[in-house]
Amino acid sequence: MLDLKYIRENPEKVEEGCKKKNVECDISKILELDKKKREFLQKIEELRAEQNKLGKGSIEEATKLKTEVKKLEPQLQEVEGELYPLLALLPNMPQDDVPVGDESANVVLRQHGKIPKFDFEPKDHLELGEALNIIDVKRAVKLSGSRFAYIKREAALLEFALVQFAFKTAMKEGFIPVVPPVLVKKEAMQGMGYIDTKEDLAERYYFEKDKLFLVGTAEQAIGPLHQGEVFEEKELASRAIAFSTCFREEAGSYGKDTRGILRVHQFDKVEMFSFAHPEKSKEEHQFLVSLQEKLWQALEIPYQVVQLATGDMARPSASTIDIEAWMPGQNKYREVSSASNTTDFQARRLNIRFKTKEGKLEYVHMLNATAFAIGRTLIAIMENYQQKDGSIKIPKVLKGYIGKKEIQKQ
RNA sequence: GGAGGGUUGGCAGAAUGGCAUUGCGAUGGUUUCGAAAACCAUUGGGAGUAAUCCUUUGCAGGUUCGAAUCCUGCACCCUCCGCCA
Repeated sequence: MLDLKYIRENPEKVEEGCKKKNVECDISKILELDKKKREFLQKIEELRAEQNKLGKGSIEEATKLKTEVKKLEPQLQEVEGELYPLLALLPNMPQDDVPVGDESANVVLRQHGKIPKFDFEPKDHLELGEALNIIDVKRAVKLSGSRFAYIKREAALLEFALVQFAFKTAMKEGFIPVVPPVLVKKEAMQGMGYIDTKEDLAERYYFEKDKLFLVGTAEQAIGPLHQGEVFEEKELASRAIAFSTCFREEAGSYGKDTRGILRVHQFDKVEMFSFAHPEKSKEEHQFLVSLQEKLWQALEIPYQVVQLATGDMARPSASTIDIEAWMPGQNKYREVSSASNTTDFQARRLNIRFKTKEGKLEYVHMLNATAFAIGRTLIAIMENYQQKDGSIKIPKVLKGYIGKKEIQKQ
């Protein structure tokens, strides 16, 4: 959520920000409702002040004031009822250095690693995985339907190797290891800004009976961790590394990336999260990206770092940087990680603040960054490390966790 | 799933229809060579340059001139029973 005061004082900037993010908004309507709201509030507060001054003696006078307040209150509520849904739809403002435009305006910041040359036709992960019997989509369909998969044998071992390696790397930097709940209440989802539109809701799994959502990423379970709390300034940045299964409806993606495990309803992910000082959140963002790069460099897989354009970012984000790994099976870079700075957008709704040296309360900045999205990382490993005979070498850094150098046909 | 008890500031804990009492802790100050102790002040949130005003007893409603207190719904916590990896 944006700060109403900021909207009031910078309406053109907010309008411009919405335009950049390709979100429709009616700022003048919001300002009008805000003005009305403050008028009603002021009147009501004046009446209450009078009422508070009256003692036990003038019950008759108090009754009069009370009836007036009772008349105004529903009007205030009505205005607020109109205002807040509009406010919730406003996206976070993109930072100034974010390129403007849709996906095509994304900027490749840098590339790392050499694209591998094969002296044979490289296969894609599904072909490799089925031949080696480590990915089984067909049987998963019988069990659960489309967009599910069994991850088996060495692929399953690789998953836990990746999890451990990511945790180890982040913990060296002081991240707190966490396994969060994956079912969360509506309030938490709302606080993170992920169920404000119909499209948002269509993307979430929801249990009507229990009024609980399945998380689409650990971010949604870690952000609300400190809901309503106040950090000491010296506690920032507070960082966590979390493992969770992620659930996505993938509504509206029919026919897109249907092959294999690139886009599935359920996958596991290791996620980094920071509660940062507002003055240092840009630095923190870069720090998180540097850790992501460290992880991909350790896997020795070529990748590029992409600054997303304004129109390609999620609503809560002020700046998003993706890591795209080279996928020989598709002969292109594909998104494997994402790092976003949501500034105070989520913190305002979740009421997560810190106390400054002067004793003032300010909202923290919240950032999230993928360590490993396991499914897509498996794809990248399989496709980049494939051999002519269909076997797959295991990245050096993971060998110790698995006790093998390669995956061969059973 | 069943039965009962509970939720007041960072913590403890009073107030049972009329300005939310007090203690501990914390922070700042006085004192001190320095510290402890002692003493003074501050210590829920919001708006405002400020005086000041509003708000706050888990959340949302209701009754009332007035609700922490009475009523309704919800959430959460505890105890016991049942079930259970």
